[in-house]
Amino acid sequence: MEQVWPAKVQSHPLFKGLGDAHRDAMLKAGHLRRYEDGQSVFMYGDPVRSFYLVCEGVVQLFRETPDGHELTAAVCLAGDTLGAHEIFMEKNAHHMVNAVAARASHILEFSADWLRENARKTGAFALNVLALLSKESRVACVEAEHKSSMSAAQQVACFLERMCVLHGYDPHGFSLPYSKTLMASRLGMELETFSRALGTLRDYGIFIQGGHVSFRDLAKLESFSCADCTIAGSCQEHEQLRVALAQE
Amino acid sequence: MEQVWPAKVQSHPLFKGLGDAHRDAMLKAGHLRRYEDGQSVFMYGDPVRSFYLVCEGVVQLFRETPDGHELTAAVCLAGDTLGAHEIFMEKNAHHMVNAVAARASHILEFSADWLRENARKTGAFALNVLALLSKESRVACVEAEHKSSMSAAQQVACFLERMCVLHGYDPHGFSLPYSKTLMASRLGMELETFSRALGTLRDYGIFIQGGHVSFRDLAKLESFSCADCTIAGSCQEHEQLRVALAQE
DNA sequence: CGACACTTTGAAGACGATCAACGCCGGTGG
DNA sequence: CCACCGGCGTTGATCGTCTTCAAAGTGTCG
Repeated sequence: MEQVWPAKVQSHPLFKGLGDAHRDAMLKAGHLRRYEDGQSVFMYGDPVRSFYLVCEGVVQLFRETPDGHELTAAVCLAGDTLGAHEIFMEKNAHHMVNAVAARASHILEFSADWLRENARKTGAFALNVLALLSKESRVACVEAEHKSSMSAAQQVACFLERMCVLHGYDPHGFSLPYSKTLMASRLGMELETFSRALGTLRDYGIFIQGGHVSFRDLAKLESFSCADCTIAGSCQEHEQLRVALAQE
Repeated sequence: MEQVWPAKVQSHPLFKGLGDAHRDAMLKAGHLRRYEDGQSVFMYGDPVRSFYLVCEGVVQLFRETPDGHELTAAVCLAGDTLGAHEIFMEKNAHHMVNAVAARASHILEFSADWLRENARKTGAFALNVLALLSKESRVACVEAEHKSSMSAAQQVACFLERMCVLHGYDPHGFSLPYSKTLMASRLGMELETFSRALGTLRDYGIFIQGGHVSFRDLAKLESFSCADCTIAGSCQEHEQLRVALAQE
């Protein structure tokens, strides 16, 4: 049963500082599974059974209001994890969100107990999980703030910039990893608003044609997108973007 | 150095399952400190040194936009913790938020290393911290959703209901633990909007006079506040509120 | 009693949601 | 090969809600 895990998995921050042998032993407990476009990974209300690590593809996390409106809580790409919150919240929890593949995806799956037990037994792993949740939480918090303080166009700009950096895309030009409809939903705005925002951004140094994005004038762009951001002075993502744009 | 800790501390979920002796040994490392109204606990950019457990009082967490607008990220009351996110995010991190006492408060303080080391060494404690962060994260996520899908009045209603349950107030009548100005800011809306929302809520079974709140018609209230909520069917807080209102 | 912080109320404006129509493109079937 | 269709995205017009600016009301504390 020799299995070669994708680089995204081997070097995942979750396994940092554990040593290769320990990491590989842990990874042995995982099953790599393929989901087709539109296939559900789990649904709202399902009992929580597994912890998931996306190796490739796109997974949409969403909930629905009683009147059928769909709100996406997150979109997971390669390297993102699913299910940790629910697993640690309580024993025998149920999923609070639907997870559906938005294209054919490969997901590495572990049992919920695997996550819980390794966190309990291995201190270093517990700290890695805590770091992971803390980072997610920080992003969620800042984004919530953005909804109150920034215009739709500013939010889109900030989101595109972060997306570029966090997934290592080339800031001079890259393709959106999923549809604009999904991005708009992810940002909590209507598709029309999102579309208009993209138009506005042309005046501020982001060019979008079809699914292709390129950053032209980072100075102008930052002075626009970060004007009303509370962490403008200490935003790691923008720091990295500046570096990435200068280097290439 | 015999110290009697408040009940809120002794029975805090963070120490669940540890045994009284272990818990008390851990608590010995803490210092109880008093902060006056308006006194800062830490400021944005400060190095992260401590983990905080609020024993009494009110602590506002907030950030400021470059143009001076203040956005409050959270308001902590007795039983709430501060600093965990920043501590686990990375070694030698800096605070991403200002923390200021909004009234005279008592806060139990531990070193950041105390939290890190106990999480690393004691599996049960690590799981408790993970549960804590997961729950906070879930709330943050749902609230972000609410901002996109619910009206100001609905958000206020939901917030008041949860506040009542989570702090064990009497649903038939209780006093707001902090000012309306702060609540509005906490909810990411303007004071004027908040004030008008309170007026609207009178039509839906919540009466507010000065700082005094009472729930009258829970059925009507829920059909209003939960109409557009994605977790309406499985909302623990509303479940508890129903029980609390029936019992007393 | 007066000063001040906090809150309410009113009127105007900005922004995003909504409804509607159209353009674009890839696929399917005749 | 072309006509039709459906998914996706854009654009336009209108509407409702929240923000903003302004003023007045309420309460507390010296």
